[in-house]
Amino acid sequence: MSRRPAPDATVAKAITLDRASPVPLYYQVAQQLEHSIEAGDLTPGMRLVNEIELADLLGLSRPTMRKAMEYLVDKGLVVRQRGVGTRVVSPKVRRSLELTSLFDDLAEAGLKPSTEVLSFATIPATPEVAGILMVPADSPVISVVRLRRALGQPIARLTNYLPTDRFVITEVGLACEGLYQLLRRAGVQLHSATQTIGGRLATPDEARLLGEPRSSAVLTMQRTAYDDHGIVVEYGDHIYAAARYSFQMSLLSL
Amino acid sequence: MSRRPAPDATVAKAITLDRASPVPLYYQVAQQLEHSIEAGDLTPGMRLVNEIELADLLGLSRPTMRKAMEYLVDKGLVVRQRGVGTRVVSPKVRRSLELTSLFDDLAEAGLKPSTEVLSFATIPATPEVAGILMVPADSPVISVVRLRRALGQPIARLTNYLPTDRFVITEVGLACEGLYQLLRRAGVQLHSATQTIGGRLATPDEARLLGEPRSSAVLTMQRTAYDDHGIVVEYGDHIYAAARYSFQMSLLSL
DNA sequence: CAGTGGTCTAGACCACACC
DNA sequence: GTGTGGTCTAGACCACTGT
Repeated sequence: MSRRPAPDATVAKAITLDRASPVPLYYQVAQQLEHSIEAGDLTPGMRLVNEIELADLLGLSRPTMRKAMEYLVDKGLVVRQRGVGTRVVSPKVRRSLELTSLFDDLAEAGLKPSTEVLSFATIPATPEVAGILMVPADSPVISVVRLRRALGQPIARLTNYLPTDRFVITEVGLACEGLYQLLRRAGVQLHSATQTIGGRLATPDEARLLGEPRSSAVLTMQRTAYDDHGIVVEYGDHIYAAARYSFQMSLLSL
Repeated sequence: MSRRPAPDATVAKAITLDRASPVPLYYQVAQQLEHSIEAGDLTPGMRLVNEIELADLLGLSRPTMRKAMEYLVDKGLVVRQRGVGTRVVSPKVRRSLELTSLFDDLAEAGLKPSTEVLSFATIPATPEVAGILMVPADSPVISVVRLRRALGQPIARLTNYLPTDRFVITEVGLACEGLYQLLRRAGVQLHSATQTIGGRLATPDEARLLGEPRSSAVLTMQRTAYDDHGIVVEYGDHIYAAARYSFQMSLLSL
């Protein structure tokens, strides 16, 4: 007889390990636990088996099991408390966390977005752009303006500036793929980005382009992306029709 | 003679360890490395001593040293590549990453913000608020409306709803402390939040309150915060004068 | 008190990048 | 090859929680 309530989940399904696989053991475990949680096999508030026993059951060492658990904690799927145990967070929280990934990408929403390249040119950098991209003033930079639509309606005008000497970007590539996919394919190791989200009244031109009334609000977003070497890879200056677009994101460990 | 270029940094300063301290060793190391990086003792692109040698120098085991390194990677301060080494990212990137923490908080910008509580009441939950807070309709909830100023000028109207049965919030507390500080002090374990940032034209009332022209744009932000148990702790519905406020944030590992 | 997660050690083998 | 980080093991002790 255990004096303390047994964990609510003996083990999620049965976790299978492939020691021949190149994918790390801790990751195999983490993924399968994650799927069990997403699938609802592990219900909210459930206490998981403690990590030592779990490691034992799976024939793993404790540090490996711990690393799997840490992965779940970092993803916000479980909460751990010393002396208490590991609990699954509520599905409501989990669903909200999934939003994080899309950010300014509505592809997932089933809105079948399309992107039209309005202009694509190599131009001399303005002082402002040169400063941000960290290139000499008037040196050539790629300038791309795209119009993004969802369900046929325009929702955003995306203006991007990229240095010319780091990789090759083609107009046709941009038409069918996202800019970031394209950069990754070109061998760029994206590291981080900073962005500023603001708002203002639309100019007449902008209102016309976005199909909005003359007096309407737009969201603005400026983003600078860096690669692993700290080099600026891309600068974007975008506007969104505020009436039909908003930014969603989630924050962890407040 | 080493055939390969020696790391550029022998060791940052000298790292001191206090094994009697309750603060974990890996954290002591990580913090001191972080400070050395911030201080510029470790310049961008510098290669750090490899983790094994570093562990040896400090009298630590390799896993402990690794954990310190992982902390720096998670913070975006260094980049590691198998077979290559650990490099410090450029200060430009680092500075941009520091912005993350403040988010909607301008206290740091030296704008000496002030907050005025416009109303503070316990009211029956509207259907919408009840749904978000996950409480029965018409059950009592705390409603707070605050006006936030920077340099005397109003920049935001913050409207918050909180359940009444979880903790005690007082009007005086809100006047001098932030809401989240107050919640933490009340023993709430904040876990995560989701937020939506949008924009629209200001209503006449809003324009007047924010000291903006009749036709002006506001940023809107709705945020729902959850605690460790998945319970909704707070729902906020805010507006910001777009002319004088914007949201800054940074993204890691794109 | 027993059970939990948090930290730490001292080894080992492997995959990968560069020379 | 040689050196790097990435993974894994099998132990150990401690701090905290709830009974």
